[in-house]
Amino acid sequence: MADKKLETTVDRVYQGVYQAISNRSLRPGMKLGEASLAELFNVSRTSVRAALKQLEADGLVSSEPNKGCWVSLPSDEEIRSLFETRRLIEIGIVTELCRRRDSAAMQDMREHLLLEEEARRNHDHQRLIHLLGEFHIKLAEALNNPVLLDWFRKLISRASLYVAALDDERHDACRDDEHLRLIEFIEAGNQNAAIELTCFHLAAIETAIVESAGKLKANYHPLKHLIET
Amino acid sequence: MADKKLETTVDRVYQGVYQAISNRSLRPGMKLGEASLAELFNVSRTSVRAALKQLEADGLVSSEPNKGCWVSLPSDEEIRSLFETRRLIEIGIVTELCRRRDSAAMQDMREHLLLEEEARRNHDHQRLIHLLGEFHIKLAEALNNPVLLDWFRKLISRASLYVAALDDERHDACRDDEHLRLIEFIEAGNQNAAIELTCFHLAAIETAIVESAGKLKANYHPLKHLIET
DNA sequence: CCTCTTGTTTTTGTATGCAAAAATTGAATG
DNA sequence: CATTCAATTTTTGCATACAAAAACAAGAGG
Repeated sequence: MADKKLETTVDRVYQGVYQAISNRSLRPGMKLGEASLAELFNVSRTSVRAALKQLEADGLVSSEPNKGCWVSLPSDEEIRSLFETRRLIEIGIVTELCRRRDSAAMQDMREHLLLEEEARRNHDHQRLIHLLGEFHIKLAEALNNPVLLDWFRKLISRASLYVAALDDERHDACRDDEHLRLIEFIEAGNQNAAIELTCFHLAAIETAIVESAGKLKANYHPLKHLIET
Repeated sequence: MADKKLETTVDRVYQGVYQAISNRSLRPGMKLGEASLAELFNVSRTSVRAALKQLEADGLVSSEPNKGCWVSLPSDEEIRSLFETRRLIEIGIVTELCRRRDSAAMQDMREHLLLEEEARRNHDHQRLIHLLGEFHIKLAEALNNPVLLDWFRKLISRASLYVAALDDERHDACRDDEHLRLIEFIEAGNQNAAIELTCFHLAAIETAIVESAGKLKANYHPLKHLIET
């Protein structure tokens, strides 16, 4: 996704809804009425529609013709697929990184780990969550592959959406030292260990999500002043 | 992507432009003026915009704010990224298939190979091309993973777009027996051989594309009666 | 001959309006 | 009390209209 310097209206709506979904102001299953959103953002329905279509392409929003849009409410099957895909991709990423032994990139990763530690020390839970997710994206960035990175971000967004649907304090899926250990494995070129750890890591997250996925199922709410603009 | 039974207007435009790009009626670099397309399809610019946005999400179309859209003209870097990504994914797919040893799925693949043979015997070049591409998608289908499949299709579309930009008779990248050999490797669970063959296979395609990529570079045409509706 | 300016034309971005489809309400009936 | 059906309201799909930005073209000045 190239940077569009000019902040266009539909981008504002897109970002706003995107944030609202991340913030869990908008939860899976909620209806996204065009008129309501248009009023919320003080824009026309046209722009809202464009933004929603983009969100749908990202998989964060589902739609049906003549019915409208909702925040995606993933089926168990979708969650499974998504994490299987993540596993497949991340194994590929880690394998390639092991092959390359790009020490500069790994140095970057270590700096990221410092940030994680800092957040953990300061008990900045919000920031820690964000950084833990960011770690996986930075791993993808290290490949220097815009095509893969672009799509991987979307994949992570969807996974985050599902995580965000969980009960409040279930985000502890990333255990303290796993990220560090992964980096060490990669630096050592220990491909098998890196892959195994990756699988374990993702399986833990998936399990947490699937467990609490049943809890929400189709609770549609009217959408009120949930979005801070 | 769930089937939308109801054929909506923007979908018609989307499909039309999509086809036109596959048909090579629309070539990389061509401008996609909203007004022209609207006239071509006898729809409003609104619908055209929506369709274009969707195509942009697929990576087939690029846009810049206040400038408009054109058929994606990939840089060498993008082509490289795309095929590196394809390699990463297809290795993952093949690895997983080797692990599963799903003989039913492999039987399906063999039936597909028969179709390829038939087309080759009949010298139905057009159909052969199509089937050769379809092979890779069927491989992904065998995983039973809608999330991955959905994205993989888009990836293949982009690769096809680049291939389609080539000179007419350069599509011979898929050598005769490689698909068969791959299936045999998978059935035998010979993971290493399958991976190696996959890499070789993709590298051949990529090389062909990169070689002739320089030839087109930024030849903008006016868009005339290129799309049959 | 090239470059810069400026006025015109074209094209995009967004809002509004209208028709068609879906959801909702409420009364009538079993 | 539940159910069905019709009238009403709401919501979506699409086209049109207008404002703003960019592309273009012609002429002035170097």
